Amino acid sequence: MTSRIDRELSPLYEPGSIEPEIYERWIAANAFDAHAGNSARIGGERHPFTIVIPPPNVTAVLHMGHGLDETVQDVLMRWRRMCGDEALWVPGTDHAGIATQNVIEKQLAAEGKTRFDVGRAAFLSRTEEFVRVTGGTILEQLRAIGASCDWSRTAYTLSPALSRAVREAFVRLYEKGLIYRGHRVIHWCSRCLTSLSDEEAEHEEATGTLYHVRYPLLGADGSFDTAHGLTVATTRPETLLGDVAVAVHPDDDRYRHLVGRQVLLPIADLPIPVIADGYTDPAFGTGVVKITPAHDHNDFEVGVRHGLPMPVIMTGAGEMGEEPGGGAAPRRVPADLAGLDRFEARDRIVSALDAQGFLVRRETHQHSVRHCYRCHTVVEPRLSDQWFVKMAPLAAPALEGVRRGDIRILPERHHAVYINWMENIRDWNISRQLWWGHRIPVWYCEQCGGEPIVSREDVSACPSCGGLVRQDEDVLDTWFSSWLWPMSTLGWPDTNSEDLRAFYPTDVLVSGPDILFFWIARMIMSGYEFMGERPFHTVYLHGIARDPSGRKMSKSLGNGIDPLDVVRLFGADALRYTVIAGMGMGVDVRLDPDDLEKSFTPGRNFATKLWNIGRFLLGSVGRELVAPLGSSDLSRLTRADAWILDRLNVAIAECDGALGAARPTAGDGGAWREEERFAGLRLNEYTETARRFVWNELADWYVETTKSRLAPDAEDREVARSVLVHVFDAALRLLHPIVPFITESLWQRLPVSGRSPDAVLATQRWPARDGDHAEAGREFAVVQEAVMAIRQLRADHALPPGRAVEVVVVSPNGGDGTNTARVLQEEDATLRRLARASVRVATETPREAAAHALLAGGAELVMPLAGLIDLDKECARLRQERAQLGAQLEALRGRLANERFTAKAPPHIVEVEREKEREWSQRHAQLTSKVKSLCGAH
RNA sequence: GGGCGAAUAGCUCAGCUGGUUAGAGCGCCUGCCUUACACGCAGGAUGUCGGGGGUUCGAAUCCCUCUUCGCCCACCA
Repeated sequence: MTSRIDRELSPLYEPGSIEPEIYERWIAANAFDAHAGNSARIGGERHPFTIVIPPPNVTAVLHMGHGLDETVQDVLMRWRRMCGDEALWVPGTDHAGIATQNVIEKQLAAEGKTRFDVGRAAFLSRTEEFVRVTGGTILEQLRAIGASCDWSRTAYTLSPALSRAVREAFVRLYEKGLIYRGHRVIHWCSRCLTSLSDEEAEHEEATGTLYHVRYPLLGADGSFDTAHGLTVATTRPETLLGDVAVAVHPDDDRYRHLVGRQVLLPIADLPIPVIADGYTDPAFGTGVVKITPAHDHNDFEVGVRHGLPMPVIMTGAGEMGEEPGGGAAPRRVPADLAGLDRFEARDRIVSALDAQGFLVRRETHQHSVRHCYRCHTVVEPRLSDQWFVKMAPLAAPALEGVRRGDIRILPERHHAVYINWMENIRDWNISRQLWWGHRIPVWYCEQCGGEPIVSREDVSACPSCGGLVRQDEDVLDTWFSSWLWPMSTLGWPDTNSEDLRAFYPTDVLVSGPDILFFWIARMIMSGYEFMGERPFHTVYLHGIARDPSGRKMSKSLGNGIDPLDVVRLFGADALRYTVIAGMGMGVDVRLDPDDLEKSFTPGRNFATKLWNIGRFLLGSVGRELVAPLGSSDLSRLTRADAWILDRLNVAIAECDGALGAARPTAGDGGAWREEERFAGLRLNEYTETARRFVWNELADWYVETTKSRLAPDAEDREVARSVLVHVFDAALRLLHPIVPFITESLWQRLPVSGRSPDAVLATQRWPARDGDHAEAGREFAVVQEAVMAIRQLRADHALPPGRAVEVVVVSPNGGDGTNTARVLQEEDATLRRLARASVRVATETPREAAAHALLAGGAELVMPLAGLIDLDKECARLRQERAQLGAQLEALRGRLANERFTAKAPPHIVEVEREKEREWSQRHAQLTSKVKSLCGAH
């Protein structure tokens, strides 16, 4: 029998040979398909449980960040699916405007071309083709780690359906006055040639130079004197070409008399006014600020307040130059600087200032500089026309929803971060000067030049004059489509959509904390705005993948891990187990890309162990179907049987506790109660409990004690088979969300009756506690204690492992521990098996016991017996133990006698201490009598 | 500049509302190829719970403070 199993199941788990086949089996069984009709929200009988995947970029390939993210989601999905929910995991990808456009532009660059060379239409069809052919690779890769997505609902942010949602959202917000065209300074990436939102312009600490530049005071006659004037401090001297004023604080006595006078702008050779504005900080630098309204956010505000001109002195590509058609303003950019890159121009201008005596000094300066989040180019503040979403009205309900507990954010610390951001929210620049994305649904009439036409449908002629129209050239921020994701993937704006009614609001949003503001906060706003309801009730923010030195794993650093390498080497389950076991709430996961073996040892070892437990069990249980446990006579259960059933109950309860509530107990629309708000989803705890049960309890103890009962001729074989199969079946269910492949593979082979041939573990029921075996289970704990004590003695005395010994348990007065004695005698077989020891309970005095053992046992037993029960040593030990316990007991009694303690400690604690006192004094009495009987003769 | 978090065994981390002797994995030491598993089994060692103060009958856990790291936000010319 064993040999047959050996042929089928190799001793070393070989994931590569079973995983793809098992995934196919799940697909064939439609295990991941969700049916709207089953949702209780539209008359079905199951709770819906929905997760929408954070859509990876359509051009992305799987990296460890996805590995973490999708594993967490899959664990939750599989858990809820087994709990009987109508579980829907919506997969999909994001068209990722800038990122994807960059990929194609790089291709073009390799051919020596730019997007402008090929033109918009050709560029778009090329990008579409690229996405069609290589896009969605990542979704294929997700199958390799076991993701149980409903692939029939795969979504894409640039699909016709989702594009419709985007237009609907845009038009509605426009009609409500929440989308507007703004002329102001925005973040500009001179490499991507587009504006960016505040979130897309990332801060980064940098050491720069603060240049002090003298602007000479102009006399009434146009003369100027470099020795007199104002000194401004700037980190971006190239922008001085765009200066239209210098500002001082209105209360600054040093400069008050100069307000209203003019200074000479060096290089450009222009007179500019000295103005007073409260924005200036007299304590910083020289207390004088140059005002460049078109290239600085603050200066823009100052410019607006003072009605100043706002010349743009840089091209979109970051080269010095004035905007074509920039008006009648004087030329500001000298010919020798025109066309120079801004950083080159900076050097040239600094040299020129120095040469002409305008540069007073330079000092190093620590400040933070914004960079493009896609290409890392230094962002240039730049005046331009953009579309904005007015955020305050959208933020209000999103703020309130989280405050009220409609939505909880885990771990708790992110809750405050969210609130803080929302309270200080700023308007969102949503237009991008890109080609790849949702074209802004706004048309302008070439003829009558009336109001912009904002429309859900394409517009071909001006509705008022019938003239030619031209669509806005820009596209929308990628996040303007993904912020609709939980609704749009379910059918919105069609509010009659069955999916929308069945599955919205969704349940848990799983993500890294890096996109809390980019995406999550905005989904919450759009959910309340467009659906009038939260998009999900839980935000679970996990840690990120880091290398051993704590650096975030990234492609550019080259310290990433390809999850598919891990799958190839150790299997998807090893990957998943390792990641989930290390997934403390919000804690980063550290892995070593240079030592995958070491990094994934926990998962690999566990998978192999589980495999071997299964291999042994299937081999020894045999093929014959096992009757369900309930039908066999419960009274025939051994102590070990009862114990493992009890441990199973405990494990189930602990796993349930660690995972927590799937949804607010208040039900649909209800808020989280305070006490449940930050509880649950402790995946590492769930994993550890399941591991402990199957490894340390089932394998280490139960399987070991049960081996003899599984012999073909053992009379107790049927009961043992039943219990073993029952318990292992439950263990596989408990572990399935974490290690789905190996559990499915083993479960398929379990010889249980009444199973349909196409059944899969993925859709079986999550185990529930059953019966109460605690009492009988406690008796087995006595056996365990004895086994462990004997093993320790054996190790202490260096007895050869094969040597059987007899242990005399002295119970002289026949009173103490009679139950223990009975249990040990009845469990003789267990003790022989696990400790290679037979136990004789002696009721005579220790000396008599020793003598009898010597007489009866012969030479073989003398040595071990004398070694095992060393009367002198034992006596000393007992005396010491009694003394220690006596001292502890004394302290405890002192505490209990203390009035402050009994008055102030909570009653249940006092009760615990009283119980402890009773127990300890009992033990003390026992020890005293043991010491007396054992050492009395000495 | 504002906010938040972390510091527990050699390493990575658990330790949830204060309550018996602070745990796990990996690593280490000893002995075992015991007919499922050496990716294993049995036994073992290792902690001033970052420093200092405080609250309490009792503190890894609560408060204050210092030190060291990390993260987020920011209109630091």
